[in-house]
Amino acid sequence: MRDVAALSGVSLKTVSRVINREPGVSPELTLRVTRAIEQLDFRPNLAASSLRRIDGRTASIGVILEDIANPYSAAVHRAVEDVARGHGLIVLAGSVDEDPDRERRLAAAFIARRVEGMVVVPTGEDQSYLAIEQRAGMSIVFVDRPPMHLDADVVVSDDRDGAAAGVRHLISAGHRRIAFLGDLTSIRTAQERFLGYTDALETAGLAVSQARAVHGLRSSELAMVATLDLLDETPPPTAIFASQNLITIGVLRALRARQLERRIALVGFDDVPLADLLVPGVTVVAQDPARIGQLAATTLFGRIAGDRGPAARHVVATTLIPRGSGEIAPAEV
Amino acid sequence: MRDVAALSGVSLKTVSRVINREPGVSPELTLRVTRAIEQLDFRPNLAASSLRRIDGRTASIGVILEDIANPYSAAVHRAVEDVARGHGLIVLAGSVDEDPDRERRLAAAFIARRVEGMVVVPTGEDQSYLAIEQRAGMSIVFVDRPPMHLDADVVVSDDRDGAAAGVRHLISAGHRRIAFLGDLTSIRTAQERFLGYTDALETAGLAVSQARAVHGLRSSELAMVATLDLLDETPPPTAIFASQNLITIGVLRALRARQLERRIALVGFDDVPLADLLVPGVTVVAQDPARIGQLAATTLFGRIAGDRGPAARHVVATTLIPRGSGEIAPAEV
DNA sequence: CTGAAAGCGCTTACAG
DNA sequence: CTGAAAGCGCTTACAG
Repeated sequence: MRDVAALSGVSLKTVSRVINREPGVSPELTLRVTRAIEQLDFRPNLAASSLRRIDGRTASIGVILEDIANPYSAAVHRAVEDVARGHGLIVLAGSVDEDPDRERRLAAAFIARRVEGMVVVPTGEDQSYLAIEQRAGMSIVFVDRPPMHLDADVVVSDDRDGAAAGVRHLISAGHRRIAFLGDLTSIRTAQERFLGYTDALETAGLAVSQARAVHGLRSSELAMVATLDLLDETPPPTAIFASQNLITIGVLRALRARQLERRIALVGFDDVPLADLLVPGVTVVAQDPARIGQLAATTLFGRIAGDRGPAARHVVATTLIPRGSGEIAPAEV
Repeated sequence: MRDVAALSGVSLKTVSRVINREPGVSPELTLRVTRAIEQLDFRPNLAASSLRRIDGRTASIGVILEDIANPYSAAVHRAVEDVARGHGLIVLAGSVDEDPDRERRLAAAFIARRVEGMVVVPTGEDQSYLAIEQRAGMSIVFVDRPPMHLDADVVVSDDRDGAAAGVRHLISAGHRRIAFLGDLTSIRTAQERFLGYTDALETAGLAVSQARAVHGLRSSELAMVATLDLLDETPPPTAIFASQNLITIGVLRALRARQLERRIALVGFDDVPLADLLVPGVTVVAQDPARIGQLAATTLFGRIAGDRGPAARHVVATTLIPRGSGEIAPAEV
């Protein structure tokens, strides 16, 4: 900037005014400065600018996701990006892979860069470490799972009700032996969806589930193996509720391997790509990650803009999409 | 930092030494400083640090993608993130949506933040605007498509050869009327894949394709409509080569709508989720986006570390995966 | 082993 | 409409 000032024969302050489009610079000086900027290939340094600025704005936010490559995270990320772009901010993002340490390290990296806010899918059992930043004025919105030991905005799916609706759908098709396949019980959404499953069973008077629940299925491979085991039991379940994306895919592979995809009913939580093209189509309780991300970002920017209301909990509705697999009647035993 | 120095009764320089783990601070002072940091919830400001540092390191890189939410981009992004994390850097990312303006704006935003390097999927017809930064020492690696009017490292798939292999596969199954469905011809990969298609036809002596090529299909909906049109021609193609992800999905929907998925052969370029679970399975020429991202990031960090060799072009091989749809013999006319 | 002074590239708070 | 001085939070290049 000094070089630009020297070349155009004005003060630093005038260059600064031109760059920031502050009013009240004569057309002539503006032109001289603009030319010097061109000529010198001058690139403003945002770090220096925000360091000195009274509001310290860095025009960036951080997004902490489970895995930026999985479709749910990616859709949330994209929705956040779109809102951020509308506000002129850029997005830093990282994957945590269900490792609380990485959650903290990512948060620290973002904080060291003075992001104006964060969107976080929490992994650890304790987000109180963020209280300091929150008090210091950083806005944080949680997504998918509520924070623990911290009061903050959160945007979640109606996991429990959505899962209950999916299981009720199977019950109303006549099923009694409905297996549950779930992720680690340490994950809040997995807990909620399991509660929805038991809710539906109890309401239907099926208090004691006749089929097993299997937890801790971290991958579609594990889900496939667990499904094959379930199918070997006597009697096997007549229906399966898969409480997550990857698990649904594992179940599909297992059913296909046994050629049971037209005999055993399946409802999955969270939509699966090309689910409508499979035969039968896969019935799911679909989440709306784009809406979730958009709502989280909007809430975040509201906070950044100064909204000081009490922390809100936004619940985004899920939608049951019947496509065939969930409408299969119980096979005769 | 000033407060920490005051509270622990040492100079700024000593605090700086402790934070950066420079050797030669007495254990006693180290302890006092560490305690003061805890007590004051001190958070180092990386922007201030890199502003003053002689090397100006910001410990961040930028990634410019077509759309962070699409599976190809997301896989590249994730692979880059993993390499970056190994080096202790964080990643800024953004989507361009095939809009050259947004490519430039994103690049400018990253440059203003002084990223140490960028991984770019170029959209515009001219990347010479980055020459200035390159000369100023910023490392840039291109992915998926080579840069135009700029000399830089690039990591691409073997689009032309891969597409040719896919089309040869159809020819060897007996097909003569093979339609081509492609994206905008302004996209380099779309051009290359079309060249691969014509290569394969010519080599087989099918110089004049008996079936049409349709370009400019930006979405799976457009691809579906184009496929329905093709199927209405007399005679219709007996096989389809879909040169991209979303196009393949559109073709699948069209074939399903006409119940022709077992009669018309299909090979897609780039893999499709759950392709193995469809009936018939979808034969594809699979790319390896994780490998591409990893190679791009490794190349980038090599440059950042000081590698001054000539710009390299890395070609990542594609793999033909026969799953059923590509092995259908031509239907009797 | 420790610290005082200068300065990175900007904006602020003035003054004219 | 324009500019000189101070300072954001750090590290550098010294000196002791």
